[in-house]
Amino acid sequence: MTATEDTSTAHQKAYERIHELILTGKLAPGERLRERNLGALLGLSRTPVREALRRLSSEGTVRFEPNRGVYVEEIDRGELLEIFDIGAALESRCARLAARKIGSEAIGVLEACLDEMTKLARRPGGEPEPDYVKLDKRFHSTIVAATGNRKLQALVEHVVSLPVLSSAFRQYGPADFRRSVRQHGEIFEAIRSGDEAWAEVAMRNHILTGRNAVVKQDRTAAR
Amino acid sequence: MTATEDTSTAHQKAYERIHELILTGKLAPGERLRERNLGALLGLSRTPVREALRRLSSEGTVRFEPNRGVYVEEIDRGELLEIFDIGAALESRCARLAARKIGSEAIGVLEACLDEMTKLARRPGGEPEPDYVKLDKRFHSTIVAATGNRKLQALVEHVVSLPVLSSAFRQYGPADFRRSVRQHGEIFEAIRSGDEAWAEVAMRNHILTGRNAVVKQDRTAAR
DNA sequence: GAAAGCCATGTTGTATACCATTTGATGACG
DNA sequence: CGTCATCAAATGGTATACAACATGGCTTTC
Repeated sequence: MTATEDTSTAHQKAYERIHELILTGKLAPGERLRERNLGALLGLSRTPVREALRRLSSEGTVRFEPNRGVYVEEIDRGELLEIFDIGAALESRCARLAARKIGSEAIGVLEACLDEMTKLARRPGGEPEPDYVKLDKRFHSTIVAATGNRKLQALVEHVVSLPVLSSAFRQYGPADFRRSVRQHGEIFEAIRSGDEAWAEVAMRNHILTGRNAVVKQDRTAAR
Repeated sequence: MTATEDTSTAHQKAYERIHELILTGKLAPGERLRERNLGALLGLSRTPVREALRRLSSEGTVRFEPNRGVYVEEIDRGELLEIFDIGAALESRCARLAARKIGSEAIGVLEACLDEMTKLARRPGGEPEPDYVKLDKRFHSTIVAATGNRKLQALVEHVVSLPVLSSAFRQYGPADFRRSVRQHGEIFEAIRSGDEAWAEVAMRNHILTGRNAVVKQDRTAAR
């Protein structure tokens, strides 16, 4: 994950928890976040909570209204699709660079992710979603980190961050998860074999598949 | 600029000042930033300083080492060029969207920027750099804001942020500034006339010109 | 009875105080 | 003479305290 990621500090914990609450929809778009409440909820003071909120704000997940509180940003469909396009552009670029520069340790991590994903997708019981989101994030983060470009890394973390992922995954069925695993496998193969062009298009293909899930969801909702 | 931008608050002031100190090289890459020092320097307490640093950290300008302080991120040449490529991808996309969606107020702002830039570039005395950086930033921010996509906006602010710009501008000569102004003029025309394709390539052209300045700088330094 | 102003309450913004960790210096011991 | 342990000073991390601002309800006045 990111270099700034260390679970030992309070603001880090705050960041992760709040992020997760927003991601899972427990904190709904538009909802006001009270610093004291969050602090009490997490067993922390306002200070680390505020720092976490500032970071989330900088990532566009949350919005500070001066003297009037912090609100969860609401994302409209158009923006969401736009974000997927940007993500496709950035991550495919990352995949290309990763194919060139990745080291053996990172390859190991990717392989481990793949294994777990495969197990999850094979498991008959319905909803692997929460765990799958985590694995997916680790897989992609590893690739991005392998580029060795901190700025690029920071960027992708920001795009991919929030409800974006869950929006896509939310109505994945078992078949969709299996397809997702297969695509991750392709990306892995491409990167491991150092085939830059393949890695790039495999990643783009993967992300635009996710985008399509959102589009379909849109149509379904419109009925 | 961003919606979070209001000069009245302390952390905002801290953010702008520190950002500027880094941009102008008064705080050098790799240098350690002591929160108490900065607070004293700006006449503020550590709290808003820390919030500003968190934001800068999230933007990749600065790096928190747990319990060991905050350091100005150093950027190597390769990363810098990579950043320009990303910037070209994102901003050209912005320009395309802006050509589709921009309103008359934003057009007015762009026009005003252009006027001032023209004046600056025409002025005989050598170094318009600091002012030009500000105008440049306003011009680009306005375009990005015109897309109406907050996430995209947050992203671009992050890429373009700091030394990136000044690295390019630092050794601009008068002719380079005039060319830059002309390119801004082209972008403006393209957006105002709603020509999406033109806006996109005009922007890409503009940014890759900046990238080239860095490349040349690199060669010069290598001699 | 309605509108406008004022006060009580809660919440954000900032400052300060306290605790934990790092770090460099000093000195004891091998 | 060098190395390691210990301790003190400095600094980051967190909690708390205080000030500024916003908001909703109540009273007062027309």
